[in-house]
Amino acid sequence: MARSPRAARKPSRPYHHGNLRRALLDEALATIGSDGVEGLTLREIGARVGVSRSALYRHFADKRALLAAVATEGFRTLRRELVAAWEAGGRGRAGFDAMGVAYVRFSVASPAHYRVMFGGFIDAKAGDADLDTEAAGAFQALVDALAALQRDGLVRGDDTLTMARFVWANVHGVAMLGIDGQLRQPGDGCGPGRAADVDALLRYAIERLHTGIDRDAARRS
Amino acid sequence: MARSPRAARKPSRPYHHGNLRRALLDEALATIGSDGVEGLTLREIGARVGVSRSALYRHFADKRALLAAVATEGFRTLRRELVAAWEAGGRGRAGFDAMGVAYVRFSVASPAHYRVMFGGFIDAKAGDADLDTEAAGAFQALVDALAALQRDGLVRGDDTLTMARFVWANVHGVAMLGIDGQLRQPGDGCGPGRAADVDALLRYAIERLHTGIDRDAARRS
DNA sequence: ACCTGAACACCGTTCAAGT
DNA sequence: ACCTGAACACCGTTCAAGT
Repeated sequence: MARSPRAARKPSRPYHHGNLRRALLDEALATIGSDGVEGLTLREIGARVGVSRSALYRHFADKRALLAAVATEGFRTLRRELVAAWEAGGRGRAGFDAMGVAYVRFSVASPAHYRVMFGGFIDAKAGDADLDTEAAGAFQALVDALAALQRDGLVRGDDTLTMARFVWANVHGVAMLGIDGQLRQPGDGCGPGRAADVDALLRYAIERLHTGIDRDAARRS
Repeated sequence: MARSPRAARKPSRPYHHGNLRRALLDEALATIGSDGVEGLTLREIGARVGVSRSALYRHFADKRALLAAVATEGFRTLRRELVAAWEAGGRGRAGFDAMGVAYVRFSVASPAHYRVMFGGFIDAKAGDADLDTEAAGAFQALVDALAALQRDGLVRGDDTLTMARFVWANVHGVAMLGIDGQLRQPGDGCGPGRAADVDALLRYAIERLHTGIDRDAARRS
């Protein structure tokens, strides 16, 4: 975790906290995980870290900047897990499918974190450089995998970027429906859809992503 | 923007508003459309309608109940547009594809409204009866269309519910990526993805939804 | 340079009281 | 039954002042 590039410059203790930015970010992540985005208040983050409520503004421009940092971390984690799944799966079709599983697994394991990344809390206009970089990096992992499948003749030779977006829309759609409780069955009771429902849909989605929904007799091309 | 259909009820100020619930809901819809969900405050809704800030609580339990009502209206509109597209398209494959276009069109035309419906602002635990009914109704339009295609032998005979969820995840994913600005090209400047980007992805998605991404040589079944 | 404490302008929600 | 006005407990953010 300690990948701080220039944190070695920090003397032992400025005053209260060694690395307040990191501590605030960790606390925000924990709060979002337990209470959701709606439950996150800057005042409580500060209080939990043991610092004044205005100390945060020395490290983040405002609440949205903190959320953008949270989203950035999410994309970094997501990219790592996608690449890990791709490689562990042998960088072929099995690896590609494993990326889909890893993607949905991430969203189901951290729904609130996932929502910060995609829920429109940070507007695109803000143009956070780190966020854009990490988001693009996570997407690139998918593009790279798809390009490899194309090289091996396993998938169509369509425009890789458009194709990757389609695949992304697929897993993103499954993830959103899953964490939004839209997959609940009549007998499920309350709460979000059971993991079993999401898994079943995901398995089916991966199959159909490859072969489509048409009957073979009805195929056009 | 003055799209008030029957808002002839705005004159002086009688103590009892004609239909305050409807007026508050319309004002909330308009505010969400122009300022987004984040910009919606109960106080301003009341002020705009010309009523005390606590009058709202006679018609909605709290802010979330108001948002649930907004979402309910969204699902009702969505269902109408889906069914209209299906019927205008001839209740066949063309009509099915038209439903996908109508779905994404709705989300792009009213991104904030769409986000209220799917952004996790109203938790599933609340169990709003009207909301559940309308959401199920919109989904049922898709299930019905898919069942018709199955009867005509145009699509696979897989479990209709699972299949419908897969299709829903597809259009939902395209819609979310589109309104979230994730489809921006390097040259697009700021703001959400251009409608052209969303359209291009949607057209591709509908094609691949039918036939899948695998090369024919690589098909399994 | 980093943090505190008090202040400001907001917000959702409640409740006794008016009509 | 429907609505008002004042009040309460919050919140994000700012800023002079401390260290």
